[in-house]
Amino acid sequence: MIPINITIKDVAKELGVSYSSISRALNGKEGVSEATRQKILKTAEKMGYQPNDLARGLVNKISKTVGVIIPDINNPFFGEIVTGISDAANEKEYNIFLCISGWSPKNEQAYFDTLRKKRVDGIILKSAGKNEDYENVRSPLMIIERYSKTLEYNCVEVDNELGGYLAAKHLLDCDYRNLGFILGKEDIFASQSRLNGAARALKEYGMSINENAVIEGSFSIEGGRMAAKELFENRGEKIDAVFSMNDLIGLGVLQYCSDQNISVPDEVGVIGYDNISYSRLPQIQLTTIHQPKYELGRMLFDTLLEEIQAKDEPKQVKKVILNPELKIRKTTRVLK
Amino acid sequence: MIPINITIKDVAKELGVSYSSISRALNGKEGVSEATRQKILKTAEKMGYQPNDLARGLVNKISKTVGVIIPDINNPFFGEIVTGISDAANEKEYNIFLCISGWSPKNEQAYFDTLRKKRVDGIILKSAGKNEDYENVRSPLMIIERYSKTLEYNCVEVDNELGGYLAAKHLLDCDYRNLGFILGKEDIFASQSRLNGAARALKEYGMSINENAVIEGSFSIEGGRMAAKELFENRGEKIDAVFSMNDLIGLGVLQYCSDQNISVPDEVGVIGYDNISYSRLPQIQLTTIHQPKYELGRMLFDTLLEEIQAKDEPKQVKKVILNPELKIRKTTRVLK
DNA sequence: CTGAAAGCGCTAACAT
DNA sequence: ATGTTAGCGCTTTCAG
Repeated sequence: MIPINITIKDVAKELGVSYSSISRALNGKEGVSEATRQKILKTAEKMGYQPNDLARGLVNKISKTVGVIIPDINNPFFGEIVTGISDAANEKEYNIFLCISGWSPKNEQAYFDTLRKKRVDGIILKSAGKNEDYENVRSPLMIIERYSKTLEYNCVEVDNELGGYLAAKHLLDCDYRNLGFILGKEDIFASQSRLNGAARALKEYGMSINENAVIEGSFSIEGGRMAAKELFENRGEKIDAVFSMNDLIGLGVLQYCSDQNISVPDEVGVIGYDNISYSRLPQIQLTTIHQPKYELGRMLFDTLLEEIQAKDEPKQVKKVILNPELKIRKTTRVLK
Repeated sequence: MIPINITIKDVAKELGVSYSSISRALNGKEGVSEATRQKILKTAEKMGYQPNDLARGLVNKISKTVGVIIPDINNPFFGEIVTGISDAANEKEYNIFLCISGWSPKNEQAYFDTLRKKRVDGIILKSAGKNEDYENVRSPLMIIERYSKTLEYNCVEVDNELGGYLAAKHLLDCDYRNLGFILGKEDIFASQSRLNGAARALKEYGMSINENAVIEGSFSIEGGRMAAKELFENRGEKIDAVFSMNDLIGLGVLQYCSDQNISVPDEVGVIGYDNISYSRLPQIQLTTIHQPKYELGRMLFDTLLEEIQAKDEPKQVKKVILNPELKIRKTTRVLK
C-alpha cells in the first residue's frame, strides 16, 4: 500500500513522456503506440498510481457515484434492498453513498442537498416526505415504493395493491372473518395501497373493511405490539385476524398474543408483509407477503443507470412493477 | 429543486463581483465586507447554488468522505455499527461510501482500491483477510474487531476475551459442564479471542476446553444449524451447552434443538454473542453477550476523524476497547 | 476590501 | 504517435 498520492504527472516524469499520453494509455484511448502503452501501464502499476476520481469527475461531469437515502438500515427490508443496489452498482463500477434518514423528512431533505454537492450521478430514495417534493427533480432519481400514476417520477415497486389483495384473500380463505389492519404511519402511502387490495378481496367475499379495525401504527416490533393492544383492547371489536403492513409489526402482534395467551393461529391469525429473514425462524414462522427485495435493489440501480446514461434523450418516466408472493407459514390456520 | 449546476462564477457574474469574493463569503473567510457577504449569501441561496465538492476536494485534498467496508449489512450486528458510523459522520458533515464485501478478501481488496481512487479521507474496515495486509497502510484506517498488541494499526473493539470469559463463566455458573463451541470461520480471529476467554473461565473451575467440541462453523443461521448437527451427532461427545460465537449461529443451534426435540435450557443451554435485536424476541429469548454496536460505530468514526485531522502530527496507533455485557435470558437455565 | 491569477489532477481538443 | 494547452469549479496566494 503506497500512501502518497501519485499523479499522472509523476508517472509522466518518470518515463519522460507527456502526461496526456499517460491519460490516453490509462483510459484505453487511441493515440498511443502499443509499445508506450504497455510501458506506461507497467510503471503506473509499479508506482502504485491510482487515478483521482475527484479530478476525473470534475472534468467528465460523471462521478460514478450514486446516493441511497433510506429510513433505517436495521430493518432487514432495507438491508436487502441496499445489498441489491450495492451489488448492481459494483458491477458497473459505481460506488454508493449511504444516507440513513431515520424516517425524518428533514434529514431526508438535508441528505438530498449534500448528495447534490457531492455531484452524485443519481439518487435512490425511500421517501418519508410528500411525493410532490420530488416530482420536478430533473436529475436522475428513483423512488422506492411510491407508485403514482399521475406524478412524474421514476419508481420501481412491488405491487402493493396485489400484495394487499393476496394477504386479505388468504385470511378469508382460512375462514377468518373479522379482519384488523395495522398500517405503518411512516409510509401511509404503501399501507393505503395494500389496504385497497384488501378491500378488493373482501368485496369478493361480499364484505368490506371495518374502518374501526384499522390502526395507524409504527413500522417496528414495539409499534406492532402497541397497535395490537389498541386493536384488541380499545376498539370494542372481536378481531380474529390481523393484517400487519410489515413483518416487524407482525412480530409485535405475535408478541402481544403471546403475552396475552391468545393462541395463534387458532384464535387469531396473523399475516405480515416483506418476508424478512427473521420471519421464517422456526420459532416464528410468520405467514407473510414476500417482496423480492434483493431484486428490487438491483432493478432500482439498473433503471437509475439507464436514465443516467440517457442524459441527452428526452426524459421518459420509468415505472417498474414487480410481483409479491404469498408465503404461508404457521401463523394462519390450515383449513381441513 | 434546481437541476442545472450553478457555479461560483454564475453567482459572481450575477452580482458583478470577482468569484474569489464569492468563495470567501461562502466559506466564512475574512476579506469581504459584511455588506457584500450578505448580498452574496442571499443571491447564492436564491440561485440555488450548491458548491461542487469534487472541485473542493481536489484543491483542499479533503473529500469529507469516508469508506466503510463490511462483510454483510443484513447481519444486524453490522447494521447497527453502520448506523452509528453514519450518525457520527453526519454530525461532522461527512458522507460514507458503503461497500459490502460478502466476507471475500478479494472484494475487500478491490473496494479498498476504489475507495483510494475516490480519495476518501479514511476507511473503516471489517476485514475478512489477514491482518498483515493492513499493517502498513499509512492513510487513516480503523479496523473493526481485530485487536492486536503487536500490529500497528488503529482498532476499536469490544473486548472479545472478556466476552468469551463472561459467556463461559455463565454457562458454568448454570451448572453446565460439557461445553461445545461453534466458531465463525469468517472471523477466526475474534472467535479465537473469545475462546481464550472461555478457557480462562474453565480454568477457574479446574477445567479446560475440550478441543473435540470446538467446531468451525459459519456466521449464519444455517451455519449454526449445521455446526450443531456436527457437534451433537458426529463428535461422540455429550454436550450440554453451546457457546455460539454470534447470535445467528445461536439461532441456528436453537433451530437444531427444536427440530430434534432437545429441550432448551434444560437438556442443553445455548448462549449467543452480539445481542442483535432479534435475539430478544419473546419467542427466542436468547441469552447472549451484548456488544455496544451503535456506540462502537460512533467511536469508530470519531476516532478515525481524530486521526484524519491530525495528519501532520506523528502517527500514533489508537486502540480503543469497549466492554461487553452478559444478557441472561431464557436459553440458559436458572439455578435454584 | 477586492480582483487577478495560479494550480489541484485530469481529459480532450488542438497542434506538431 | 506524441506534446501542448485550455478548462472543469474551486481555494488561495499575491497584487492593487
